[in-house]
Formats: sequence, structure tokens, C-alpha cells
Amino acid sequence: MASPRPTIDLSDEPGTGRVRRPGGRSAAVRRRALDAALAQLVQHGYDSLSIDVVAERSGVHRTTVYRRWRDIGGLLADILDEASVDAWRPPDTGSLEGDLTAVNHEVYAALTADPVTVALIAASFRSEQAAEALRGFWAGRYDRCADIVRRAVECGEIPAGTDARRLLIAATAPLYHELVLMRAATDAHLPELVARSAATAARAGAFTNR
Amino acid sequence: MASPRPTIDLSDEPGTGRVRRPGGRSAAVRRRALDAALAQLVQHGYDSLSIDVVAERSGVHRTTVYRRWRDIGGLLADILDEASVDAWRPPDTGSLEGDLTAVNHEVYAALTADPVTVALIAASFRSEQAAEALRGFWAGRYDRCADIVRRAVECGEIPAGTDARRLLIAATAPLYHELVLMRAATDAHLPELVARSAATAARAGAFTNR
DNA sequence: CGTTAAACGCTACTACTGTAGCGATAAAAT
DNA sequence: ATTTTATCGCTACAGTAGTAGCGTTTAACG
Repeated sequence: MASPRPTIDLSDEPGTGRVRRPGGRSAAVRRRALDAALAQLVQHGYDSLSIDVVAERSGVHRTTVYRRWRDIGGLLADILDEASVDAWRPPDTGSLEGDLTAVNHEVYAALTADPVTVALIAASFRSEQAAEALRGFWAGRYDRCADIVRRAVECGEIPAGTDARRLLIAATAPLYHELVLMRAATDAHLPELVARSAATAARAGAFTNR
Repeated sequence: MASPRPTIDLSDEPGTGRVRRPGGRSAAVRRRALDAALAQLVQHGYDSLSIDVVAERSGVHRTTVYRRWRDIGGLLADILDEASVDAWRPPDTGSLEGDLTAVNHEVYAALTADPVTVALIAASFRSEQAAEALRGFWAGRYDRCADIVRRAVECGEIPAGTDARRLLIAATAPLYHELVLMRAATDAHLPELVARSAATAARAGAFTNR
């Protein structure tokens, strides 16, 4: 039940007699392994990313990597956690379409320029840790993005009763579909196009419940 | 350039001196391997599907399987080709929303009940053959579904100039996003919900160019 | 028929995955 | 400073992925 992530974790359940020791050596091992994994991913791509390679690049022993992260998905999940700062806030441009466009530009960049995101998606089909990390990441982002919808409702841009989650997924899902699943040719103004469609749909009440 | 699929293929380029021999033995080997792969997939799931298992179940030698299909993605691509009958036609229920709902029910069933589709998507991240097969499959389906949009435009249900592809992707992408990428809890009336949103959006002109 | 070579079966090898057991190291507590 | 034990390094092992080389079978064709 307890999170298997052995990072600097103060939120350990006090009930268990377990004593964590995230001190000097463990932290250094984690740092070396994550750095090596990220470097390998950036330099040689997801297909080249194996536990053995990470072990060799980092100097951390293979069995230690297996013990702490279990598989590549676990490593990527840890990298994601570290990278996705909790301070992230949704954009606020003054209009629904502007906000959705800004979000989509971030998604687009993540799917075309950042190898971690796509690698994590790929790994999520083979690693439960990666799948869970991704679910958590997306849940957090969609939750915070609900503010965008709330503002649009308050200023009367879209009807009350608009379902934030449905609208946000409608605004981003086509990007994932085109770029990740269909691997279509990247169209630089796809973000705007999809965001505009979603905003128009929302104004027409396409995402109101009942 | 020539398709590496050694099936009953009459469309071999006559320029090459290559002589295909899809006769008795090769056809039997293919049949046995595909049957074994599908049976294994249905009975024990994607994670259990390996070349070695297929070889053992089918009696076809491992090296032969590797030679003909290269990896699991190749096997799944071949299975998809065989299963996706070319006679498929988009539904025609009389309304845009009805058609989109019908399509979405097929997609939903494919993603929840049919192990081949999800397996192929998973394999597409590790196998170029699987990715290519999926691209082709989707391209064919979206092309044919353009009829749905055409009919809706002709009867004045949605504005002229509506981009068929954008509309169709808006109508289906959320399903893939929820079920494949986010692995959300399956909601039985998600197909209708998403189809209705897309139809409403289309009527509001959300997918018109310029 | 007999000939030819595509496709198959077999052995052997390298590389990666994942785990078990045990001793060594060092972080935390006394 | 000493003790405790979480964590790490190491060896060894079994299983899977993927390829190379070579001999055999058999489909296709004259």
C-alpha cells in the first residue's frame, strides 16, 4: 500500500515500524540513475532505454536499479514526478479559446519536443507504474484546468452546467490521437485549430449535462 | 518497398525477378501461426503474447516466425488485415448523431471487448509494422466515414465546408483518450455522450475551414 | 518427370529481463 | 563511539528476444 518510491519522503505512514533512510548514498544513487536514464532517452531514444544501459551509464548496479524501480516505466515515472512541478497553473489569457490554445501548445510541445512524455505513454502499456504515474499526472492537470472552464462560465462565455472534464478532453484528445496514436505529420497550427473547435462547441452547449 | 507480407499476393511487381510461393506449406504455416497468436491473445492476454509462445502453440519454428513477421506487431498486423474486411461500410441511421453514435459503439466495443485492437495499439509503440497497419486501418475507416459527414451536409444538418476528418476525430478521439491512454473506468454511455457533443459542435460550425 | 530456389527447420550464439541469496557499506539511532 | 539495519554491490541463475549460418523440404516451372 505504501508508495514504493524511495525518495525524500516525509509522508511515511507512522503506523509501520519501517524506517526510511534517504540520506546521502541513496539520494546519490537515485540522482545518478535518473540522470543516466534521461540522458540515454534524449540521446538515443526510447527504444535504446534499458535497465542495463542505465546501470552501465550511471555506475549503479543493475540489481539495485531493478530493486528500486522495477522497470523502465518506474524510472520514467520517477523522472516525471521530479519534472512536473506542483506549482504548475493553467494559463489565463482572458478568453476560453486563448486558454485552450495555450494548453494545447504545451501538450503539442510535450508530444513533439519532449521525449519523456511519449516514452512514458509507450511504457504505460508495459509497466503499471508508468500507467499509474500518467493517470495521476493527467488527473492533476485536468483538475487544475477546470479553472479555465469555471472562468468561462462566470463571464458568460459558455453556458452554466458545462462539464469541465468533457470540454477539456475534447480540446486535447485530438492532439494525442493525431500525434501519439496515428503519428500523423505534425501540423504546427493543430493546437489552435483543435482549441478553436472545442471553444466553439462549448459555446454551443455541446458539453452541458442533460 | 515491396510489402514484406508473404501472403497470397498477386500484386507482386513484375519488374523484380522474385518468385513468391504462397502455396500449400507457406499458407499452412501462416494459418497455424496466426491462429495460435490469436488464441493466445484471447485466452491469456497481450502480455503473454511472445514469439516463443506462438511458435510452441503452432508448431512453427521460432526462427520461421521471426523471419516472416519479425515481431509480435507483425503478427498482429497480419491478423488485423485478415479481420478487417474490406466490405466495411459506415453506418447510415438517418442522422449525424445517430451515425456517430453507431461508429462510437463499434470503437467502444473494439477497445473493451476485442483484445486485438488494444494489443495492436500497444504493439505499435514497439513495432513499426504494427504502427503502419494501424495507420492504414484508421485511414481507411476515416475515409469511408467521410460519407457520414457528406450526407449531413447535403441534408443541411451541418454547414457546408465542414472538415470531415476533423469532425470524425473529434467524435472518436475522446474514446481512445479515456479508454486507451487514461484507462478510465469504462462508462457504457460514453459513446453516445461523445457523439452527441461532436454532432452539436458540428451543427455550430466548429469544424468548418476558415 | 527433373530442376531450381523460396521457405522452412535446426543449432548456436549474443543481449536483455528479472530474481535469489549473501556479504559489504553506511545512514540512523542509541 | 557503538549498534542496528536499510540499502547497495556482487555473483549466479533461468527465461525471453532476436539473429546468423547451414542443411532440408517442397512449391513452382520447364
